[in-house]
Amino acid sequence: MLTKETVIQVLEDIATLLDLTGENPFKSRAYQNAARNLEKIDTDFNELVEQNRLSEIEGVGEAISKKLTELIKTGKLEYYEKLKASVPPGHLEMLKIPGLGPKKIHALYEQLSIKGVGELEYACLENRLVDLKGFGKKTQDNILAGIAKLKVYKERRLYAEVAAEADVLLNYLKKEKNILSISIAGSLRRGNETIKDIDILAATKNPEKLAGHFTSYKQVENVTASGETKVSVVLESGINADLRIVTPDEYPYALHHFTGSKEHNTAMRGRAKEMGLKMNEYGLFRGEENIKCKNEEELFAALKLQFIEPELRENMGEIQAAEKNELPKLVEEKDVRGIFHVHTNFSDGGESLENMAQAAKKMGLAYIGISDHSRSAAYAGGIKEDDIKRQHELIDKLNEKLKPFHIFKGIESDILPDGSLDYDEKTLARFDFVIAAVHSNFNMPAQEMTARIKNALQNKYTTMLAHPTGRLLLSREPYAVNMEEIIDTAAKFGKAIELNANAHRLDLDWRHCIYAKKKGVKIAINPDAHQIAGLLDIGFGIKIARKGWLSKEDCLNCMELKEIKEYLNKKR
DNA sequence: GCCGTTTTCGGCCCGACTGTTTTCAGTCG
Repeated sequence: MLTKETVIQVLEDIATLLDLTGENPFKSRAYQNAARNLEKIDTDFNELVEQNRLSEIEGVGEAISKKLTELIKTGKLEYYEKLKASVPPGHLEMLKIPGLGPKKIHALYEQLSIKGVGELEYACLENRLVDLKGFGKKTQDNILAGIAKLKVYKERRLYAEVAAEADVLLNYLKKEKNILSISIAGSLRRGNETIKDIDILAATKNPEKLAGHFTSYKQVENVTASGETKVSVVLESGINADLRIVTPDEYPYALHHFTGSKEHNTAMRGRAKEMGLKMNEYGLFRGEENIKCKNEEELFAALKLQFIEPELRENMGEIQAAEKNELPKLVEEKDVRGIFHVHTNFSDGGESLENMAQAAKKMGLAYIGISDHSRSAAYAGGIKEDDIKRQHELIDKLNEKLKPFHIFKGIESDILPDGSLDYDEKTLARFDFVIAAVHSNFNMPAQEMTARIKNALQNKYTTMLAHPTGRLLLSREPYAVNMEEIIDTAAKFGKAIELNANAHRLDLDWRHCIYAKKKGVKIAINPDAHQIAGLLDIGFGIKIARKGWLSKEDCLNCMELKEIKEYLNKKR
């Protein structure tokens, strides 16, 4: 039996493919709609299939119901296969170029037979888009710039994606019996937001055996290097994975070395040198003598430093702080008491309010802050004023039922182009908290955008600013904004800033977290969850918060329930 | 392709921006 997730994916794929074939756009939307509603249903999916009741789902009519049945019963869908065959595979990739949509891709195909990104780039360089109807010089330039970006993006992946794959690989490697120590290293261990490849370090009594065990991992597509100390492979997903093999004695030094960053290592070696020592991946040497360290803690201690957590190793002042014993105690997942910025099926969430609350409670949290989209966000099913009343009544009821767990009433209000919020004061006053966020007019000049956001921060009803730069990692650049000025303004008016924990955003950037902390701005680590699984994204947010030097005292949602209630009340 | 009803086909979310046009189509969130 196929999972619901797979089925939803097929529906979404069909929608995309229909767009690319130039079909009636409403047909494509019907498939999207069906996928979204399938996501939302509370009833058991398998039961519906078995009892032939699929068309009870909103948006699933005769045709889609029939297709779903075929897909589920046979594991295949002829319509889908045919559709896939009718669209050049390169067109899917072309969709990732900003400013290029299904219509333009179709036009390029019809007029220039362009089937993929490579051909498109060539056509641009030959100036062939300039005279094409509906295109022009600007469009051509934008497409070229988009392709350049795409190439950079392709080499890197989201932390979440790589971390999951690395975890499975690590667990597999651990089964080899001669291993004495093993760890993820590199940017993955440092918790960077995007990752190029998986670095693993191991100490073993039998390097050959371990290397063999690694290369026979079932996900290995090909082996690109195979030496005594380093084995490199490409996994089926396209990710490179390097295994470094060292002796047990070398392990602590090698772990530090291969964790990096390069900048941190350079600074550390400089420090060692100042102390008359030499440091490399094999040891820490005074003359010929290796200073024996059993682990990284001892290695830092030998250099008269506090232990520096991997996340901090970016040469952003961590060595100076460690020297003075002034490193912060970094926030941990267990410090989280509650979660803000959660969507429900009142707007574009896939789950009922009660289910989201129950899930948060089950995670051991003390509170959750519900914030659906405001009315201007029509694309996301922004909540109308009548629904606010209905939602608040529901929350009151659930608060009785679930106590002492508490649900806060919130809203994710669009920041309109002039910086005002989406409702009048009377409406805004009805919420426990207000998340202000930019969702439109991204292309303002930096000065205007900064003024717009500062304006929203000055609104007395604003509690926090969500995803402050609007970036989508590896797909959309941040909008132009002066983040220092924004943080200064937040500090001045006592507003919090979100660290959006969604793996695609991780926004506020950790580099700015450091500045925000310095300014005393509270950071809310928010999952921006649209379904229950999304609540777990909080873990990615914590990783980045740690990279941004944050302690639990810096994080809004590490406050106890009583404390956060007082905080939100005081702000009114 | 779905839905609702005006029971047989028309409407489906919408506003803004960009780069094309010279009034609009395509893209985006």
